[in-house]
Amino acid sequence: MDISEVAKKSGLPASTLRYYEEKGLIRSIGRQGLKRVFPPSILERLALITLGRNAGFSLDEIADMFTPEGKADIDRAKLQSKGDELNETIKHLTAMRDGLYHAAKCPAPSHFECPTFQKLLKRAAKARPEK
Amino acid sequence: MDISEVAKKSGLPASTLRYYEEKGLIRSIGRQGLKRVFPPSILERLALITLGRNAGFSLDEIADMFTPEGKADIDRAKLQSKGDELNETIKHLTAMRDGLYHAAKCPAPSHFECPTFQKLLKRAAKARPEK
DNA sequence: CTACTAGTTCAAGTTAACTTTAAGTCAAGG
DNA sequence: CCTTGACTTAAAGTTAACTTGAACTAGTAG
Repeated sequence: MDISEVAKKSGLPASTLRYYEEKGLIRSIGRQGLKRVFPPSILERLALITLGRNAGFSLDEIADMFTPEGKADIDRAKLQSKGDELNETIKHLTAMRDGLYHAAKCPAPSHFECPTFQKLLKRAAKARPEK
Repeated sequence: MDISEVAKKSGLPASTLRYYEEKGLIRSIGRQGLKRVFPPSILERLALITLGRNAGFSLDEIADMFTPEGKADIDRAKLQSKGDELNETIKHLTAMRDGLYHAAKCPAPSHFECPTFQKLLKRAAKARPEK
C-alpha cells in the first residue's frame, strides 16, 4: 500500500502518517522509487495508536508502551499501572460528568444557588487532573 | 487581595492570573500603586474557570459563558452537550483501561493475536469523535 | 536616603501534535 | 521526450495555554 491508500483506509492524512513515522510510531517496509510502501498490518497499528490517543495518551507514551513492530515486549507492569492511572482519571471525569448533567437540569435560577453545583466547584478546585 | 494571595488561595500561579486577565476571564478591581487588587469573589470565579477547564471547555468557551457585566450565564444546553462529550471520553478511557488490564495479564505472545485485544482495537477504530 | 521585596509590562519561549509550504523526484501517459 | 500528478524532504508555521526573562517601579524597612 502506498501512503494515500493508508491515509484513505485509516482516515489519517498523509502528513500525519509521515509525522508518526518520523516519531517512530510506525514504519514503512520499503520504498518504490521514493514512495513509502506499507504492509496491511499498518492499519492495525494505526488503530492501536488511535485508541491510545482517544484514551488521552500522548504519542510519546504510546511509543513507550509498544515496540515499533507492535509485536513483542510490552512491559506488563507498566500496562497495569497505566490502567490504574486511567482508572483514577475515569473516576474524576465521571464525577465531573455527573455534575455537568445535574447542572444542566438543575432548576435553581442560578447555578451558584445549587448545592450540587457548589460541591462541584469545590471538587474542581481540588482536582488537578492531568490532561 | 493582591495577586500572590489570590495565587495562594486559588492554587494558580500569578502568571496564569495575569494571563487570564489579559484574556478577559477575570478582572482586578483596581490598583495599589502598580499592584492589582482583587475582590474575594475572584476565588469563586477562578473555581468556575477551573471547573470549566476540567470539564474540557477551552478558555474561549469559558469566556463566552460570562455576560459583559461579568455575571456567569451558563447555557444549560452547553452543559448537557459537554456532559455528553465527557461521557464519550469516559467510554474511550474505560475501553482503554480494560484493554490495558487485559493486556497486562494476557498470555498471548503478541497482543495482536489476542481476540480481546482485537475487539478493543475494533471499538477504537469506530470511535472518531471530538478534538 | 538606600536597599529590598513584591509586584509590574512586554516580548519571546515552550510543548504537543500536527499542517503547510517550497522545492524536488520519479513513473506513467501521450 | 515532455508533462502531469502523486509522492518526497526539510523547514517553518499553527494553536492553546501558559511560562520565562529582562527591565522596571512602588511601597516599606532600616
